[in-house]
Amino acid sequence: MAKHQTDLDHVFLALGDPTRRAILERLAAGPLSVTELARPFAMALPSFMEHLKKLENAGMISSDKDGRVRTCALVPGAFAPARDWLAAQKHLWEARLDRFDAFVTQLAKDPNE
Amino acid sequence: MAKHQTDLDHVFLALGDPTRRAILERLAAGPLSVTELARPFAMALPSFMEHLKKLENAGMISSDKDGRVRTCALVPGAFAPARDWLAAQKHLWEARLDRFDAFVTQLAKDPNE
DNA sequence: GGAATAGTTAGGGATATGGCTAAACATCAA
DNA sequence: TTGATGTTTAGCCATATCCCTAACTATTCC
Repeated sequence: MAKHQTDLDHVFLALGDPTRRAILERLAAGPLSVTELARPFAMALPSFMEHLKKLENAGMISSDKDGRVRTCALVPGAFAPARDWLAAQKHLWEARLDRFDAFVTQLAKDPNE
Repeated sequence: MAKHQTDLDHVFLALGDPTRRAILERLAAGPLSVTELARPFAMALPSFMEHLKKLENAGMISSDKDGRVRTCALVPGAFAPARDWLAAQKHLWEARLDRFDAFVTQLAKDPNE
């Protein structure tokens, strides 16, 4: 299996689970403790913690323990790698459309070629 | 495990693998047959086909068989679900920053509150 | 101190993922 | 019609994922 997972892999894989996306959505409103974060989810805490671990591993959330309470927060720029890759992809696609357009224009100008 | 995978799940999970991202990058330049698509990858064809199947399943590529050749193409708007979710997330985050800003401004105006 | 609260560790189970080889089709070309 | 070409099917293996319960540790509060 994939031995060298890049940041991008981790980020996209982290986003590929509805629980984790919901966690991120919740954290967008502000930091929360693990228990508060977990409250809406019908899931045992250890399972929930695994999701947090993956998000932290992907660099998308940070967490800090104070006393017995661990507080989680969204990392600014958490989505940048994903957005950047998608933007690059969009450019590739548009470049291709431009080439196609140029090709069609050329054809119209010079139908016998 | 997740029984009801949404489109978003499929799209993000599809993007979470470097082989599949490379396939998409390659297809951005134009449609290709399976064998041509596969050429740069050091992987047995059946393994490669699994990746194609996942991309098609996620609605990101389409394919058509003519004779013995299957040609794959990027689906226009393949990335829309991913980009939309990320954009929504960005708005949430900015709304939160705005609230924080308003709070700080209020504090500065009325320090005793 | 003793009880409640917040997380963590350990271990297990079902299914999914990402890879392989070998063999089967299907079609085109000579 | 025979052989080469382009997939496709079948079946297997190792590891990862996502979920669970039970038991443990560390704090805080009365």
